[in-house]
Amino acid sequence: MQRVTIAQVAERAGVSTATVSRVLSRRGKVSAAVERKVRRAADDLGYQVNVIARALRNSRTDTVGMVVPSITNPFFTSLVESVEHALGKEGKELFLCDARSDPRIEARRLASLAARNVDGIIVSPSHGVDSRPAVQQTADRLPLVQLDRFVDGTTTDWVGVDDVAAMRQVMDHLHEGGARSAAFIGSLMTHSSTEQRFAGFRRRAEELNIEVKPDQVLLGDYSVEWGEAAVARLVAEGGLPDALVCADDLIALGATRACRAHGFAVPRQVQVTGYDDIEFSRLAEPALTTVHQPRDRIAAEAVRLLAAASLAKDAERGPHARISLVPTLVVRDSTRAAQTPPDRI
Amino acid sequence: MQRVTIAQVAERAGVSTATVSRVLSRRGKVSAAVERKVRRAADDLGYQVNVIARALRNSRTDTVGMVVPSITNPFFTSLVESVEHALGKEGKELFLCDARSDPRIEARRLASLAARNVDGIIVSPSHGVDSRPAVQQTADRLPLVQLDRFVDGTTTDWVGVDDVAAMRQVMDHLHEGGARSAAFIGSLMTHSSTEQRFAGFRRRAEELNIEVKPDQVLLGDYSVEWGEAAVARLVAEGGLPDALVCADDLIALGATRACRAHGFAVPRQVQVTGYDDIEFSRLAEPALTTVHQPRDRIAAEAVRLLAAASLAKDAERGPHARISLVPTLVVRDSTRAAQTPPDRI
DNA sequence: CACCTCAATGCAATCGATTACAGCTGAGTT
DNA sequence: AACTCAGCTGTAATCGATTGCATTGAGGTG
Repeated sequence: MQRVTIAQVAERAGVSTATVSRVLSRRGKVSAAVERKVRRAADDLGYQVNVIARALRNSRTDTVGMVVPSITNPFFTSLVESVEHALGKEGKELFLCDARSDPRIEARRLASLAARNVDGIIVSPSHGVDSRPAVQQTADRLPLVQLDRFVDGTTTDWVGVDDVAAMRQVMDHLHEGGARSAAFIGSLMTHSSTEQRFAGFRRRAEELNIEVKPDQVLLGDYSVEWGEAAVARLVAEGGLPDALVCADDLIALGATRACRAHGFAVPRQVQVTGYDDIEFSRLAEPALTTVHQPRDRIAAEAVRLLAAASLAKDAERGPHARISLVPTLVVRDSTRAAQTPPDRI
Repeated sequence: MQRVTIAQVAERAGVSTATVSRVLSRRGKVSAAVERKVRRAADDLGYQVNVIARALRNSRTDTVGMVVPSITNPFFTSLVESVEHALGKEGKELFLCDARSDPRIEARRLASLAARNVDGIIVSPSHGVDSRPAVQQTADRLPLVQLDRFVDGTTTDWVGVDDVAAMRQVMDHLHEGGARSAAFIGSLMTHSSTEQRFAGFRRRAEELNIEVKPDQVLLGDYSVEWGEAAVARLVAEGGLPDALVCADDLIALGATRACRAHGFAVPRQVQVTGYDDIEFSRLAEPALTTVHQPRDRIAAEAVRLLAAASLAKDAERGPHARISLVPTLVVRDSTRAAQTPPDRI
């Protein structure tokens, strides 16, 4: 269906295809008169470059691939939006793939993107270990940046937030609100995000003397359902601690809901925190206290790294960057505001 | 970076590129011995087809483009997921674009997809009128299916739900719950979805003798913020009717929240309904009564239509299909269950 | 006027896979 | 033994845009 080719434009303008190409891609010198003729002809015919042909010749597609674990997770969705926006400024397009949280599908997507000659890939890996072969292989062939999560033992650029610092803020806040015991509800430790967040949680809990019972660290997946199930389990096994620290907002929303369903008032009896600051965390009842990720900034950095990597080419694959941004705590109604300062020793 | 070419495989296997191509694409006869040699060589070298080169030659990319008005709207997100799944079964990939609700961006996306030789396009147009030129032009060049929304005056395939029938169910349900007056909160009438839903709303309201004050039809956009703003306006201008019928779930969630903020109990004092059945409608407090769209089915039909259109080619661009599926009402807590049957004349 | 310079333009190769057509081989036929 | 034919395999053209190199011609110089 792609009808008009450069040859037809050339014929109509009475010049060679080379000249047309030079005019249209603004490379090389062309006299003003000829340029006008060519543009005229191109407009008349409604010419549009064939991106495929150009890509074959240039081995550049001005397209970046992105693979996320789940396109239905609002956090990734808004990350995608930010990335697309950042790319738009550079005149690049985004090719988005959903890995459905399955490293095998993810591997297929990555291979497919590579085969399509995308200029670079942004991936938030589905699994901290099983995603390794595909991610590493892909990174060996073209510029790749990991976003948010990362795969253990890979050497690629990475952009994300400082989970440990974030959890420190969360724990301090809960502590000020009077929490003296807490549970952690996350996905599996094979997700770097849960792993890091848990590490930060545990460390600060110890420092603040907040009790964390071994069986109150519950690991499932990033979903509302798991948040609900986890709370049900806690309730069944002896009740809730002062605070539920969740590894993402979906879990926290489910947890909050389950708390109320089981008759626990949030935040009066249990405080709940999330992570990501998705739009719905604001709308929940009570509105969720959570950690806001600077998505636009993350996206911008990722795009910048990709661009840099594309330029450097194979030449000097310099050391890879690990950019970690500092997230901010967003306090809402699911936690208690600092009351009379809790007694400290 | 795409290193291994068919020529290298050919050399290694001691055959011509033609033979390699025949083996790898399973076309044409090749002796078993040669086939083995070729496969061996291909594996050894880690050969992978260059999709770009193939696309240039075949003018088929096994890729379908999809354009949605907003990737952060959970309804579209899950629609995308369904489409990707349906395409996966046919060995096709999805190229997703976000139009940011702007017909101009949408036009660029469509052009870009066409230039990339996608095999077909699935689009949920951003605007019922302004999207026309781009959509129609694109549809003239390649198979195109409109999803959910459609552009006035275009002749392309379309798949969606029967909004009028859905609103009929909604209104009947509200009426049984005792509603005798209602407001409608939608996006602009330039979105076919709002237009259709409003038409269904108005018609059934008349039939059931439900009062709809002229200034209680509020039009904004599909967002939580608008839902909140609309309710604020209603409250300021004289109070709420018995029911708030919203054109989508985002609006309804915002509306619900605003009702409570203004001290109106849902559903006791005001009933609220949404449309789409996004995941969060279940989680809201109270859980939202809404219209469930059969997303998988919609996606499957769209993919089927595209495939059919690709086959038919220019030859017999037969009449276009308009497939409308019947959605189902999902009753939750934001509306009252039918009580003592309301008095009927 | 012969010759040189340099900008503008054209020619043709190139990217990698596919495929129409031609050529080859060997088994089967007469 | 000559011939036919089917089945493989190779040669080369093709998809459309880009670009190194060659060519052209205008303008300048001695």
